[in-house]
Amino acid sequence: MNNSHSSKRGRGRPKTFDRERAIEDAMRLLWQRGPGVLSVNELCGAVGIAKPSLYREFGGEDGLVATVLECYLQTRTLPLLDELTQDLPMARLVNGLANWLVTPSTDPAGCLLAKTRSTLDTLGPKTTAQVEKMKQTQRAKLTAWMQRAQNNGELAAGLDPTIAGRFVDTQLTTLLMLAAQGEPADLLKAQTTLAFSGLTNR
Amino acid sequence: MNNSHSSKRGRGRPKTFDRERAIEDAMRLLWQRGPGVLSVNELCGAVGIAKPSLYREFGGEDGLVATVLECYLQTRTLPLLDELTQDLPMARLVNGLANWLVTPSTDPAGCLLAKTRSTLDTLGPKTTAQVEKMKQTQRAKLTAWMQRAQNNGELAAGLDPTIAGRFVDTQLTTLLMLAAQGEPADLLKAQTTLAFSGLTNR
DNA sequence: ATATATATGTACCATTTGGTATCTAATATA
DNA sequence: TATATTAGATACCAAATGGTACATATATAT
Repeated sequence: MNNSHSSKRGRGRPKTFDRERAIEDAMRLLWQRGPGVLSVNELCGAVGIAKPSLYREFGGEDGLVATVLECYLQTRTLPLLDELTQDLPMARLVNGLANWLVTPSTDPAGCLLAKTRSTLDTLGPKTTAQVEKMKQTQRAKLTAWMQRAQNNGELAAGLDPTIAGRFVDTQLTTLLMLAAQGEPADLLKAQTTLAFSGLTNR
Repeated sequence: MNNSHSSKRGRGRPKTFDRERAIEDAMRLLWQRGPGVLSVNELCGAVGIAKPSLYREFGGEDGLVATVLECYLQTRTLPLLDELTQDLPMARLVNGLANWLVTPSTDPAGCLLAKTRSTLDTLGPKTTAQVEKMKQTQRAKLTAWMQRAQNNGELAAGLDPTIAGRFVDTQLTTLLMLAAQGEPADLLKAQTTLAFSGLTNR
């Protein structure tokens, strides 16, 4: 509850465990390898924490993955969605997305949420709930975006914004997976353009 | 090499192991659960074969999965691709695909190839090679289809058939995954239409 | 009948898995 | 100084993993 910096120190041995640091490190590892593939043992070894620390802090693998996903949502998904769903001409945004997809980053490639979903059945209830929450959040944002696009007359005629939002959701995930597979930049850009070309009037 | 039906019986104890049957059963299981998630132990128990039989017949998990994938390619992927890539108006074919996607089947939902790819790193070299081969086969067929579509003037102007083929490949995979997740039929149809709408002239 | 050859399946192997009991180190309070 | 309290980490657990040795079953050949 209290770290070295917050409130006056309690009674026992002071904590050296850096929670934020552990979450960040675990996120990068899980992002690369995927939860359900990377074992708790391996993860603890790589992050440099003792297994009991993990269980004390996060309650187990399930709790850790759920915590990591929340961190991922806040620091990666939401910023990306906010960037993408501004009220600018859609062509501009799609182009921005395409460029973002091919821009090198210090982050691992691909989508942690997608990787988690692919092995969800081997993970715990907290993770499942967190995934569900993230799915809803993402869809809500994208649907709202499409709703505004419709109001601006940008959406193709007769297209339900809910359907369009769901479509963008899956396309986004697919594009992130393609990027993770190391597809060349020009192909990635072409796929992005093509994926969104059905949404707008031409 | 010789089963009960072929050539005169050899010397030792006659074989009761039904290879075709085992492959079919294993395919259904792997198709549902995904290779890399379903363990060898569990698989053998469910198929009703002894573990040493699996190792004798297929050389191990890797060999079995590769064999199963080949069976999947021949009996599911290729027929579907041949159905889809006929030289009919694309709108008709896309419509046919949408209907096929929502038609109940005795087969498990989703794409075995896609499930395999999602955990490829935990599988062996034979499986990896087989996946690569299937990927190439699929892309070649779809690219050729797009090539013919271009010749027929069906492809949107200025669209490279190779790019289009790759796009259809990923869209197909995505749609199969959506179907596997149990998305409702109308949403699935809408996604299909939307996914292919960027390819054709309107 | 006996020997040879092949197929099967039990029972085992070392290793790894997620998860803990418990012992020790380090602090605050009394 | 003594005690309570908390954190850390070694060393362990049962269960499951992929993989095999080997005894046994069932056939043909002599």
